[in-house]
Amino acid sequence: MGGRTRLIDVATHAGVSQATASRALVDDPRISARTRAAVKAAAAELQYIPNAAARNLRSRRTRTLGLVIVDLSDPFHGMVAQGFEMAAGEAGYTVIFASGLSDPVRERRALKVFVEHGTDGIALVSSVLDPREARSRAEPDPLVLVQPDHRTLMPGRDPLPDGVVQTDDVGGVEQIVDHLIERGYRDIGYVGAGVLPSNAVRRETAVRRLRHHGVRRPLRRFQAGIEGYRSPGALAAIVQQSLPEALICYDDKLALALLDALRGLGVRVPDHVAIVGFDDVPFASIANPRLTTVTTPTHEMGRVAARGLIQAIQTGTMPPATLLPVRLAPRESTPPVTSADRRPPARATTTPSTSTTSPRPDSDSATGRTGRPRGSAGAALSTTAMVHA
Amino acid sequence: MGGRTRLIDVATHAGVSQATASRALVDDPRISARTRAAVKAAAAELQYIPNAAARNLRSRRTRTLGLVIVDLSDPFHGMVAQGFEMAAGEAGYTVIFASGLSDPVRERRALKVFVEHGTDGIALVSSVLDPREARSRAEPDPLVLVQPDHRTLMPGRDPLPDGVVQTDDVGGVEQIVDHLIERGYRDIGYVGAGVLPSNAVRRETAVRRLRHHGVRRPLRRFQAGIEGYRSPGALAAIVQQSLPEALICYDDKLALALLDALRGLGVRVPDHVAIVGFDDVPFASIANPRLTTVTTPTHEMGRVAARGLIQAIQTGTMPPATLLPVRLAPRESTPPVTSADRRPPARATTTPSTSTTSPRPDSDSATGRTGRPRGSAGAALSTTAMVHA
DNA sequence: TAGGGTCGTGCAAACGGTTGCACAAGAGGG
DNA sequence: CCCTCTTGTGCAACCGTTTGCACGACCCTA
Repeated sequence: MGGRTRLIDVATHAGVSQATASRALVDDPRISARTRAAVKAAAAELQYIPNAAARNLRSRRTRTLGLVIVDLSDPFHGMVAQGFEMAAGEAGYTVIFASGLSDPVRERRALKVFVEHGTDGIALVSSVLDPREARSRAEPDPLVLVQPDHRTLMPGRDPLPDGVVQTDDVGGVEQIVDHLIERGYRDIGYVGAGVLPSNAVRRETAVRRLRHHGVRRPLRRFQAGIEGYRSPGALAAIVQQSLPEALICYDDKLALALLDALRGLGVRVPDHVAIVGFDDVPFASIANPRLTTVTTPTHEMGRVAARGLIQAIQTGTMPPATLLPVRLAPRESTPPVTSADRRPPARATTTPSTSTTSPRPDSDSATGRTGRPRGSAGAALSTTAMVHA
Repeated sequence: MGGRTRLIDVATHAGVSQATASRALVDDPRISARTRAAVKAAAAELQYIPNAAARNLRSRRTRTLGLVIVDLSDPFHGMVAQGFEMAAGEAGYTVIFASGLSDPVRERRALKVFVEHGTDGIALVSSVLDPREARSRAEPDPLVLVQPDHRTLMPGRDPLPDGVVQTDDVGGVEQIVDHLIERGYRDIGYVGAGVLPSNAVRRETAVRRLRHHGVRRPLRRFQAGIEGYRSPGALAAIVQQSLPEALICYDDKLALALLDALRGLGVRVPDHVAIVGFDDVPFASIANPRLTTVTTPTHEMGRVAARGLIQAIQTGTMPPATLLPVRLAPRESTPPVTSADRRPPARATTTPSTSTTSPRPDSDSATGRTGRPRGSAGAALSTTAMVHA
């Protein structure tokens, strides 16, 4: 623990009592400037390092936050974790973490360890636990949940509880649909993953938005195994059906895996089918073809979670739910429908393929943002939109 | 902190003294089975949660490990972190972390916070700090360094200090070169990144291995900006020169960015130039074309680091340096040189492109592992090879 | 039956800070 | 000149465990 020098040593060295030294170091206004300076000088000279355990024991606070992250191998979550840690650090908080791996047992264990360690607050990212259970296990810590958009589609129902941070997936999917419509796509499909509520939210939002645009053709539904994107055959069922003009995928991981699977079958993207992802993982912008997707503010999610937690700790009241805006990033995988481009995969080997098309810069800027960034529901456009559910 | 019940409550409830209760809960052999059971029952009934601060204060240990990770947005490091956390958790240790972002100031601050918190051990992943400085700042904690291969090329010189975990990059690059030679490539280039020692190690290993194979043509050297893979023009200089038959890239991130840049210029991979990466990030295997690369045991790196640290804590002696074996994953980006395939980029738009080639399964298994997994130096083939430098 | 071991438990002292409260000294007001 | 405030500091208790040591009970053996 702290080298060898303790507070009492510093106090002695500065010629004051331990209590005064303690107060001087935390800038207690009752201590005179002279004394404070002397104490600090002594502390510096002796290389005093406070003992957190002792401090925590007495003050009953640890200035430590617990973070349960689902999977750090996933850059998406890694970025959330990073944002969280940075915001925490800036506020003088330390982060202890554990990976939940979508396993309720692991998540519970992590919560227990955190509480035992005396964390002042806990954040759960993409937890699989029931929110009520999570809250009770986090007791007495305030708890913040970072998760995909779980709002049901019925506006007004199921208001977002306080202390929840989520992205505006509804708005994101709306932007995707608007973009596809504008580019001339009409026959659209959705590739879901797993049975997560967020999957249903995205799918149903697409259905709804198509209807909003007066498109008669219903959304065609496809399904990939839960997290089984990489397993052979997980995507085969999808890929071997007759495909629509465009496929909206649950997220980028799925979209990129699908890209690979389609290529294996000679189906060319976007010539035969357009693909859209969600999240804008680092690789999406340099995939071949570059993937049209929705950029989510990952760092920001972590930041907001950490700040909310700290606010809850300091003021005692949990901040209201936060809905973070997202923005469409149009790229190569969804070009405008210009001609009779759309042909069955049979002719695959004869038509010039994607990688042969003339170099085209990331259409991010070229196209401008077609999907007007109009949030759904009460989503504002500021960086952190507070929705008073 | 712990709900409300304290150890004394448990003791009273079980009808024993606090000392006995304390011992019973940690299975002190001096306590009789009957008493132990009674105490545990009482603890369970009262939902006793020990107060870590008090425990830490008295026992002068925290069962906590500090992890400074360079960048969690990077899946490579995320996986290392995950392996670390899991191994730590299995041994009953908790992990607190901070991101260093290749910033010495941040790293120092993190170390200070860790020591203050009383971590029992600290691991630095891809640190930019001088090892000696890091060690002294971690005092009195044992410190483990996880880093790319820093061995100099002169065997016997600069022996690896204890407590270092690294991958066998030398062996990896040798496997790459062997693979390229075997597939018929002779004109080979290396694309470096930054000025890291590991970059030099990989480059010089390639030079050496080519010489070993009796290849006369020297390794051609290219250089990308430090971490500037994504910045426009960072790769332009490379891409616009006359290219060799094959390019070995410092890592996958660079290779994938290069793939994108080349595509933008109409240079086709692997028809015009073969590409090899390093690390085998999740996306390498589904890139277009699928990237030949070297698989590094990321989780294992984290695991080994954590276990080594815990061993150091418990036995007081730092385990010797560890060199983790790596394995080549041959894929589409380096097909055998069969014909007069190799042509200048000029003819780009006329030849059928990669994505049109008939579906080919990941040649990982199809080709078999051509690069015989033969570690260099003292690297063994077991999962964790100890090199007693 | 006394003496020497075990065995199981309890006493009380740490661990190193923070903080409620008392108090001394000096300032200002009546 | 006395009294009341304000300001700055110190005293000592306390946070909740772990742990060195002492001790009583019991079992053997001599």
